[in-house]
Amino acid sequence: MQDIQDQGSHDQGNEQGYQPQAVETAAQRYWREQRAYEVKEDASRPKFYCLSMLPYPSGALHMGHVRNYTIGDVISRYQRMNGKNVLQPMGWDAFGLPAENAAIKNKTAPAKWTYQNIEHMRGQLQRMGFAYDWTREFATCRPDYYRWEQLMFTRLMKKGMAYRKNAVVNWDPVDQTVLANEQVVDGRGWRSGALVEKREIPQWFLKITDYAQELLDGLDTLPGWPDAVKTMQRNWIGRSEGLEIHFELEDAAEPLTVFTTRPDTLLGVTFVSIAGEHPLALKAAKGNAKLASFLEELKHGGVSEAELETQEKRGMDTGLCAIHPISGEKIPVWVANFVLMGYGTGAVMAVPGHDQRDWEFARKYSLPIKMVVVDRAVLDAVAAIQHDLSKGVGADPVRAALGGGSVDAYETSAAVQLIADFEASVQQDSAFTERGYLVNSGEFDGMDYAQAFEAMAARFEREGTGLRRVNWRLRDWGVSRQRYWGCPIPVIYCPKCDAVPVPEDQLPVVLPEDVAFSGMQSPIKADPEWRKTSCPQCGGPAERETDTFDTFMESSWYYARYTSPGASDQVDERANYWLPVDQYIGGIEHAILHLLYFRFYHKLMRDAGLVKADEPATNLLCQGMVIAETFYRDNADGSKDWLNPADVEIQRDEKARVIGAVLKSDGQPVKIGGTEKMSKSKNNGIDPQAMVDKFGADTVRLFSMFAAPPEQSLEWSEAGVEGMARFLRRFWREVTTHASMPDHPVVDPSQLDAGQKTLRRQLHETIQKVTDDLGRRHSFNTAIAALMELLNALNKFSDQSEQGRAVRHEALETMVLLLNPVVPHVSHTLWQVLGHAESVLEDQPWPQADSAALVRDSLTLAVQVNGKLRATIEVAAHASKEEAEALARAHPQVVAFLEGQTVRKVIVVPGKIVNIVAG
RNA sequence: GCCGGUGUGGCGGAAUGGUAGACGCGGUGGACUCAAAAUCCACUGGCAGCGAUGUCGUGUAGGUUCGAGUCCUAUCACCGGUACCA
Repeated sequence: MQDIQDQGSHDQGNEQGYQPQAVETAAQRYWREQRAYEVKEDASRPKFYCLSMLPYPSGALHMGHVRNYTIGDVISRYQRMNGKNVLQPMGWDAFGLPAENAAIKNKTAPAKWTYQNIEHMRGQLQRMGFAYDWTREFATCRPDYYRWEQLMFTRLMKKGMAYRKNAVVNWDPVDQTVLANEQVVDGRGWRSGALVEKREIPQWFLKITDYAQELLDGLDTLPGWPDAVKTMQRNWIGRSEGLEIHFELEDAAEPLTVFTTRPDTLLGVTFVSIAGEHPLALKAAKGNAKLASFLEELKHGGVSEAELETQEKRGMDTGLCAIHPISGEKIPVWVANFVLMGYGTGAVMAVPGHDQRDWEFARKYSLPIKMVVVDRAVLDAVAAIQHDLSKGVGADPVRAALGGGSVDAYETSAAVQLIADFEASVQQDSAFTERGYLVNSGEFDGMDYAQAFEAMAARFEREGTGLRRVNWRLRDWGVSRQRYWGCPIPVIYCPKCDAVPVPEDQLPVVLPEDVAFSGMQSPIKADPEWRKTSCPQCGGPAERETDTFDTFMESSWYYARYTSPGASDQVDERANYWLPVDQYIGGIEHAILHLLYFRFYHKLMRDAGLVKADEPATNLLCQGMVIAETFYRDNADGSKDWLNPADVEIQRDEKARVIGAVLKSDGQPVKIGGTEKMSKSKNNGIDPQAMVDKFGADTVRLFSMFAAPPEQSLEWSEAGVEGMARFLRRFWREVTTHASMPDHPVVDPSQLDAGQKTLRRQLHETIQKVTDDLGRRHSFNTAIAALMELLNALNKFSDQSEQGRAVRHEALETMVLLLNPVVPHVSHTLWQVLGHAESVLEDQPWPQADSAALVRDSLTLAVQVNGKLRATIEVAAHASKEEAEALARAHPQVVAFLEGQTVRKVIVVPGKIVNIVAG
């Protein structure tokens, strides 16, 4: 207590408190002058490429960026302190829809708006103190970036990997424009309010399906990727093995082809469903006004899968008849709104007995439901009946059994009931969708799934009416967008030569940036002159493609360009030094699309001979969202007025429970709307800039890393941020106070007393934990908690003897290094306070735990009786199981609980627990 | 709809099958101060009890295990993705 007061008065006398702004400005200036984070290839050191997903320059940094980039920076600085040659770059994903929206709103050109945002956000990133090599920065909207993407596309065209076909888009009939799925709200255009229609237009595709198998198999080579991401990608790629089966049509030469993964249910087919855009549907509609108007209705609404899959299932009979390939029965062909032309063949065989969606459709339209698959118990019942029946019984064993006079009544009544119940369930309750055993299927009766699959496949292949096929859920990547603010697709259309890639010496095809943009139509589409050109092949008059690339194109290869600034191809040999990325960090929302295109594009570059690795990134960390409380007041018209959390004060009852909130400015109550993702619409965004101005970058970084594990959502709390500021001030005071004490000798482990030994053990345990948490587990929050515990221990450690000061010095110096990845500005400054010359701290080696300091004399064991904790005992560190058990059974608390009971078993887990099972 | 994830005190979270609630926030009481801020000290899951302690407790319902927040089955709620938001 005395010491603490002494320290307090000492601190006041010195008045050298923690001043974040000054500390951060000075450290950042030093790093800039030293060019501390600029890197070169160096074959003598292990490399570490740490990459955070590049930001879209939306205007200002948001908390999601701060979190993402702090994680990357912590890992980068940690790896460099562990001797790696670390590359950490940053750039701008600068093409995209928001620039067009902002252009309409603010009447500025998308380019100008984008460049202004980049300027502003670069300053904000620099203010956070991230250790980026800024010499490698680029914006993807610059021709010197996208020309390489155009070059790759022309290479892919020549290889046949890029091709053109019709594809469906959302069409706004009022604005006469294509809408993104995001711009379709409840089936209507977000600006016009018009009912959206589906429309087919020609578009460019990349054959990602050619790589489906490799993209699937590659997942098994990525132990450093989260299982959730790999599972989602696996399901997205969706490999399925099945049969393609031809159904002859009554009035057509060409058969109708369907794909099924359940050929075992084939005899249960009672109709065939086709998509509204299927050629057969269109043909049938010609003489059928009712069907034609139904097909017209199906065109309403958007094209997103979520919308299509949740809409009411509807259909109509086309009047066409298909012939069942085995039974020869006539079955109707229906148009159904849940069958999509883009998947498989645009036609599916319907098995209402064994597919729930078909079942619901059949019930709705009174189509027959057949049971052809049953579980084991039912199969056995069927077999028993068949065994009991005399020869000559009809094909339907159930009906035969019910009518069969020669059946043993006792033996079969239960079996008959079982079969009847099962059939009734399939008819009345729901489809039986599990794999089982075939019945009512003639020659296939009694087979299981695998046997039936094989038998069917063999039969169709023999007859030439079907074949085994692997089908993929994955579809080719449509890269065309009918928008202005994107990379022009480098294609020229010639009336004679068709689509011709722009020759390499004519690249880049530059997007004009100084344009008037109204929002309705792309300026390069509106301009009749821009597209005019000549054919590279025949020299005749020709026109340029006016569509631009999907912005996922830019973000699919940027990581490679960082390795090769100024290269005279897409990348050069430097890429093979740095790639693959050792740690990739970004939001979980990118688990499928971006991360799949990223892997795909890498393989395209590999196959073009540009890079050697098979996968672009070996480790992936997906961070959660940043969320915050929302507050609002109801307006008279029923709408809500959203209030920013920074302007609101929380009210609590005497038990600290939240009971309400008031607006700071008027003291009047506001409503609490729940915790949600920070967004403009809910006005619950916390401006990182304001936080940095108020608390400093280190405090903001510390809070982002401490408040939640990186994969989970992080709730912003200003009180929590204040807690982090408090920790840094306490640490600062601990270090400056110690530094003002007299000199001390080095630690002599043989001279330490019990208290000094304990503190030193805590220090080395902390080194172990922080190293494991940062390096292996990426559990930043617990690493910081461990350092807080160490500071609490140091705070209580009032020993001012020579060895006491020596141990404290070791602890503080180590803490400065352990904290450096998270709060590099504070560490930079305190390192000097502890007597070192100013330096780049990442060049200091990472602290190593001293195993001798970790040795304990005794341990605390938990003692349970029947699995419930009843006592704790102190045992020698190397006590045997018997000694631990004896000690546990002697404990008075345990004796009391065991009274009158027999001990049946004792489980001793050394160092952990003794569990006495009694009864 | 489908795929993936999450659910623990008043709040954020910890617990890598072995003492549930580390660490931080908030709260209560106290010290310092003319006062406030800052700082420091003590306590802080619910219930019962002066206390020792007991008892309940990790979304819900079951199960596996000597032992389950953790593994399994079912179920509910919320979040992310769903191919043109990035």
